[in-house]
Amino acid sequence: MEKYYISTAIAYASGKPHIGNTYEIVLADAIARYKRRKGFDVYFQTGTDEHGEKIEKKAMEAGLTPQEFVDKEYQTIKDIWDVMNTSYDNFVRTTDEHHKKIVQNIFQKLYDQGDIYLGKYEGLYCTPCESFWTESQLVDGKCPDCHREVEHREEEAYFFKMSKYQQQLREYIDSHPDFIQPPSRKNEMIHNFLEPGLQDLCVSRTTFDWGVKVPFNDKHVVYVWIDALSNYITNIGYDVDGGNTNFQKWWPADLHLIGKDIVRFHTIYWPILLMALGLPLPKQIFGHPWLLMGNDKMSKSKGNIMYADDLVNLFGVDAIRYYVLHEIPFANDGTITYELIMERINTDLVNILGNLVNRTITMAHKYFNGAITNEKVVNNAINHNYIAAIVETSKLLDEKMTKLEVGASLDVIFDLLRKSNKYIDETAPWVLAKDENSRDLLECVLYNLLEGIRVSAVLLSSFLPDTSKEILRQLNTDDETDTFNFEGRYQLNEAKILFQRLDIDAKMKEINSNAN
RNA sequence: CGCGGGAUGGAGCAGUUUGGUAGCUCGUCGGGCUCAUAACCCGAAGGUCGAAGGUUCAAAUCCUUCUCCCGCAACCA
Repeated sequence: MEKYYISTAIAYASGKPHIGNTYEIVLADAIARYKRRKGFDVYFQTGTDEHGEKIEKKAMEAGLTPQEFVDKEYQTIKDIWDVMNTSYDNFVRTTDEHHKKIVQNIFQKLYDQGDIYLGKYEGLYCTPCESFWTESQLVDGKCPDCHREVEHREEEAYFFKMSKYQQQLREYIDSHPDFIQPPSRKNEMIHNFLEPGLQDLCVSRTTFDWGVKVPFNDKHVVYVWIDALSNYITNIGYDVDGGNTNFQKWWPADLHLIGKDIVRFHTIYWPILLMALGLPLPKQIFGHPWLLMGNDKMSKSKGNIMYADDLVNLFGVDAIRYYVLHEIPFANDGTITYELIMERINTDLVNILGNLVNRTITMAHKYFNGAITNEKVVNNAINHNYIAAIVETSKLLDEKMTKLEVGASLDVIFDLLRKSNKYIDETAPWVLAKDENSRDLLECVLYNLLEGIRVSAVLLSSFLPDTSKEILRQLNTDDETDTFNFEGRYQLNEAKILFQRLDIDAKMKEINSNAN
């Protein structure tokens, strides 16, 4: 069986992730479930990044040790991932002893082979803000945060020799056009970093303590790059001796799914680190766009944050999964508001999907007591075209999913649902039911419809797992093939409403009163 | 002149590679149907395809200039 290793970035354990942060795990989950359905042996990894100065500080403010703090934050993040019904195989933490040990081994190896050296980190430092700034970040030559004077400061630090591998990386990117997605991100990396030439990367810090100690110099803590990025290999059995058979099986990863803000770290630093370790590079890195609240980036200071668990309480998990998976285009940022969520629920999930399932099952009960076979096949153009549309859908879906166009994949399924509604109108089963001579055609139409719905439900299982299961339960079938089954028969369960229509004005009032 | 992406009916997008009746979803209006969650189906209105100029028999699509928006600009998870 062909393997498929997909990862999300590990979430920084410094606070509760909002819906924009949560989008990534849902996207990864949809891809992972899809690959499983297609018969791949899937390994889906996510986790938390739990080291660093910010966490050390926040823990202190909360009166906790850093470990106590991240134990809490880890749980918060994991809970959100679970609320979203995501099917990760492994949730990793950078505070895990095994991970820390391998990070030290990696650091040691890179040092021993001369890729890491001790140097000085020089920069412009703002003492009150405790931050280094680059020349270009300054505003009128002053700290962009507090507008006070900055001073030149230097600090001992270990550096990684990026320049040594940049040619090799450039050649890899040029010869693997799909390595970085979407292509606009690739251009940014080449023009902004690779063409001007890479600077060496600072890979240790002495200004804080909460992290993996440099094995041969405990004044230093391994900085985020080597610590966090290496989670992709430390948790599947890598070690500097080459790693175990599990590692040999899964590496290289097939897809690293990340936010567009950390593309640089994953497409430049991470590949170079892997080259230095003599390891193959991941096959693909996709920097997904963001979810904007209206037109603004979500942030605490703007007070426009939506959390996944609140949204799930309001609308249900599959409605939220549907919204984020459908509304985010491939390369541009998406938008989320309560009104838009409810519009989407009413038009797509209630009207097109829910109503179709409901009306079809209801008719099957009314006219045949829920027992439908395909023994009375009637050949005509309408039936032929509808069956052809059902057969074609999974192929169209595959084309979109191969290109990681998840939103468009959902459109493919909903096109079939729309065609199904249209098919009902064209065949008018309620008219056929009035004429005893049309009984064969009526049963054939209903059978075709049930197959259209069943195939849709099977295809939806990657995106809306609960809804998919509920539809198959109502159909009372365990047939999970994704094409038209000419041999099937149905003994249906009772129809049950899948998605309740929302009164947008009333719901908005409810949301606003809860907020106050 | 830092690099790149984008601007298409009220909203969100496709179409631009390989010039040739401008398409989809939502919304609006009208009609049909009654199995269904006032759902479903059909039809209509609405766009000088950011601006100006150029190439061409023909440009949303190719070229030039300009305007506006967004991302990236190195140690920010």
